[in-house]
Amino acid sequence: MADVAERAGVSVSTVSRTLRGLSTVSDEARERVEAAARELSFVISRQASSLVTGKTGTVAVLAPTLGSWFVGQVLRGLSEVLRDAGLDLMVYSAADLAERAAFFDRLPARRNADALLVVSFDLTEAEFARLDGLGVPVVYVSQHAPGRASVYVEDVAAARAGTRYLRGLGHRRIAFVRASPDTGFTCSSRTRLFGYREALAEAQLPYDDELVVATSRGRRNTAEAVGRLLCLADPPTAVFAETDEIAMEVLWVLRSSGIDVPGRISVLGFDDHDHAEWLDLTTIAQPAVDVGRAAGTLAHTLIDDPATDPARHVVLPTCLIPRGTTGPALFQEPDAGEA
Amino acid sequence: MADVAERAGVSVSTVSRTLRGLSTVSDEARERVEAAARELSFVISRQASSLVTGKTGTVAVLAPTLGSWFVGQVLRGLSEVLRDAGLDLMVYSAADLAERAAFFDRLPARRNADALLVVSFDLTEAEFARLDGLGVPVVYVSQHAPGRASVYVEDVAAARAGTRYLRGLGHRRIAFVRASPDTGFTCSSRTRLFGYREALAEAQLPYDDELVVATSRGRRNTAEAVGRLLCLADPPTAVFAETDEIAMEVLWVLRSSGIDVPGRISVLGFDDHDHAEWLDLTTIAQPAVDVGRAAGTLAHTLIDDPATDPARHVVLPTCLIPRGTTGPALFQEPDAGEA
DNA sequence: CCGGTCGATGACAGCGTTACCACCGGGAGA
DNA sequence: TCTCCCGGTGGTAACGCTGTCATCGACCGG
Repeated sequence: MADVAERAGVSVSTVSRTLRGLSTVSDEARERVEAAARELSFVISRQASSLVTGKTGTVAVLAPTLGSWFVGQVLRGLSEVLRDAGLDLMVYSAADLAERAAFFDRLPARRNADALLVVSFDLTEAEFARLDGLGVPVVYVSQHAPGRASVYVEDVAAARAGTRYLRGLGHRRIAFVRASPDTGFTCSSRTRLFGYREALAEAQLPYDDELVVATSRGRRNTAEAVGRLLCLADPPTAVFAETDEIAMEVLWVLRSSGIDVPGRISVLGFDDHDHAEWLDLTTIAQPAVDVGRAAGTLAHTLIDDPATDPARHVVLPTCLIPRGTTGPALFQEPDAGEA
Repeated sequence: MADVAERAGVSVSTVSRTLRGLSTVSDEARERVEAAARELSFVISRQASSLVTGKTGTVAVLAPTLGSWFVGQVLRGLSEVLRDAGLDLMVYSAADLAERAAFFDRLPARRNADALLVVSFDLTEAEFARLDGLGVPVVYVSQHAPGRASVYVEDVAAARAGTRYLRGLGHRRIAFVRASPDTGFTCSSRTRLFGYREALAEAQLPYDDELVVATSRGRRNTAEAVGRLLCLADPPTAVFAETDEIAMEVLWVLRSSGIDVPGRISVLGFDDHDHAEWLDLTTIAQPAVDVGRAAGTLAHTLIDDPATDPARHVVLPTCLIPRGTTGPALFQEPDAGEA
């Protein structure tokens, strides 16, 4: 910076002021500084700035994995608004319990970010407490964290609506396929499962443990899960999957084993993944990119304006998109074959 | 840090040494320092460390978008190895030319990362020159950058092999659908298109401009692109898509307009996206997560060991996976209808 | 013509850490 | 016994920037 100052014939103070866009710099000095900075391709060191300002200019995000569609979309929205706000985006992932424990133990974001976004984690009270003591705003994304800043869709209501929709098509045996809990990606499992149960109760249908199965990424796991459903004494006529990615895998397993969808089994997803339309998958759409945008905006607000309500909530809408993988339930006498 | 030192009854030097894991600290002092640090939940400030060490402990990655499958997989592999190396991951994206220009103009990663990974950009000489002067190692991911560190698959050879495979099925009119150049995601477009042309030449088939169309994300664009192909006087009997995501969209457009795949048109993708198997899409698999891992490892090596060959290349294998969307070309008299 | 105000600028301390050097005691070798 | 060396430790000057304060003309109204 001293080099730039010398080249521009001003003091380092003026260089600093210019580069930060403060107004009290004459046009002439500003131009000379900018020219000098360009010639020397000088960029301010965030490290040094943050040392004195206490701001890092960085937002950290913790996600269960970086490969999933949902996280990708959230990151897209996030990076968009953060770039506009001049903030950098740092990502952490915790794909299993060990990594998750390591993150919360070390809390690497501690002094290295101005805010932390936690995406889709079903946190324990201890973990919440740990983050409460972090010293920077934490925004909970895709989950409702009572008393804390969060951005989410009404998972419970949406799942209730989805289940009602299936019920309305005449289905009485509705299975729920959730992501395996060991992924840490269990927040939406819990809420959506809850909505599913609510809708069952509402329709006076019994909740049957056997109809709720878990799967993790990979054909084998999903085939196993679907297999468990198919060999029940009273198998489901509809499957509600926690995410479209799971739904698509279920769809594939069903069809590749010759089961007609929606003729024999209806499949309902959640997300409105880009590919859902191609597969004609009925699903509950959620605006994933907007979730990212809203989370970024909220984080930015919390950083810049400490007077902001630290428990601000942003709720985004969902909507069911009926497509071709759901249809009326077969009329079927209990204990009688189909047809 | 002074607080920790006082509490542990040692000097800040000893605290610093302990927390960095240097060996010249007695066990007794080490324990006292660690206890004090824990009680005060003290974490070293990266900002301050980096100010003096010159290392930021951060690796930056620039990608065209964060939402695509390929980038997601690369980030997954990347974050895995970087976490093990104790490095943080900062992401930048440049979805259009304006953002791209802004990135190269400002070069925000300049002093704020120990290395930069550039994923799938087809850079101009000026942009290469700009990055060469960055002062930190740059790793080019998913592209072959001569004389510079890169991690990639043999796109040209793979595309040649894919085209040959289609040729071997009897196809003579083979279209190529590429990503729209305005996305900046054009590196693989160029190389794969090149391989496609090579294979055509090899088979003594003419290269026909009309058979090469571009699309960007979204049904409408792909429908347009496919439409252009279908209304040619001599339409293609096979389509080679630059990526599986494009291939799946093409597949969907074709099938939803009643065109039999592979009966009338074969479709070949590139990537082996998770969903390719479900759609029974023939594709050229590339190990995207491994690409990320290799890039992370290479970056780590370049940072830690300046003696490393700065032009080190890592080449990963691809392999064609024949599935159900490709089949023999229809025997078809020129200018005669099908049947 | 003068005091007051204001825009523009420079000097300088200090942010939290590490690298470097100095120091000190004790054991090994001469 | 006297060196020498070495593990262990403390003091302190940077690192590159920003916030604060002081300074200095220029301009304004009285």
